[in-house]
Amino acid sequence: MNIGEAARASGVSAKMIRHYEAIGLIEEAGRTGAGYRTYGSRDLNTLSFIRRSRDLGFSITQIRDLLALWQDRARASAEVKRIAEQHIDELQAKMRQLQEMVMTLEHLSAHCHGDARPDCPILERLASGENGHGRDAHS
Amino acid sequence: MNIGEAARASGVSAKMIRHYEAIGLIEEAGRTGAGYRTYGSRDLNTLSFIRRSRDLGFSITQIRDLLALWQDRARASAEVKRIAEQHIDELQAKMRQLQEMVMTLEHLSAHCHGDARPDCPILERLASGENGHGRDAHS
DNA sequence: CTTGACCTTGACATCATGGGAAGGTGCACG
DNA sequence: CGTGCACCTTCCCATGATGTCAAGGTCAAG
Repeated sequence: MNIGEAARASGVSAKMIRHYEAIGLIEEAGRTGAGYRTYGSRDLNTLSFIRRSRDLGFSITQIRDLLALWQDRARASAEVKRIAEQHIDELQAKMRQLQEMVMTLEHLSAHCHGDARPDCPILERLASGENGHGRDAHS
Repeated sequence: MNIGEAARASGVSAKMIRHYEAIGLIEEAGRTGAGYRTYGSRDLNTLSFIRRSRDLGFSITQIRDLLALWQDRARASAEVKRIAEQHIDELQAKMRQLQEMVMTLEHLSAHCHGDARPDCPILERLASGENGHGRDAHS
């Protein structure tokens, strides 16, 4: 099948399929006489694997490792688990950062009357750097 | 003062100060005869405002709006509050996405024995697309 | 005058993705 | 056979926020 169909079937855009090929994440696709890329069911499986990995927030680098492990029948699951757990830690760290921001903002927002008057604790906090809830927003 | 000192005082790197000037987020700085940018206390306040906004995760576009409101003495605090609340919503949406990913990954990871054996539910899930905890990772 | 710290601009990298232009291909319909 | 449309190709540029590096100018102290 052509790249467009492969894109529809896998959920990875044609643009990204070409990109993944260019950066060596996937093998070079076969070509028709006219130069069109062709994909088979194995390629589709790989593309779907990549898309699911992306949906779980894995980076290209991590996906590269996961793909290698996937294709290595003798892999140790410990390595896969290690990658996943490291990724979980990264995601949770991000969540904590966002949570800090949200808490600060919610506090500020709650104290802003939000009407036509110009005085506003949100701007005051941004201007002065004083804390709105007793902690700095970034560690 | 020169850009390096302004960077140290405001917590915004010299690189970013130039960048913010280039994209029109801040006014063009004054220059010495030799072409060095010069900054005063007003500029420092602006830079610090920007850095605090970035620390709270506001985008450049949002900061542009916040700066305009900050410099408008007749602003209505409602507008500031609106921007802040919209930003809170965005942050929370991101957190929810991350949380979905984490839950899926934790479930998969818990069922992966993580030893030298090759069978691994994490890879199986990535390969097959079957759900590991009853919900899809992406809406 | 030299040295080192600082400044200047500019180009390129990251990360994952999208947009668009310019031109070739494949197929179906008339 | 011809025309048109959908599809493919490559290449360049953009995003957002930041960093790195390079080549060169400037300033102040020794």
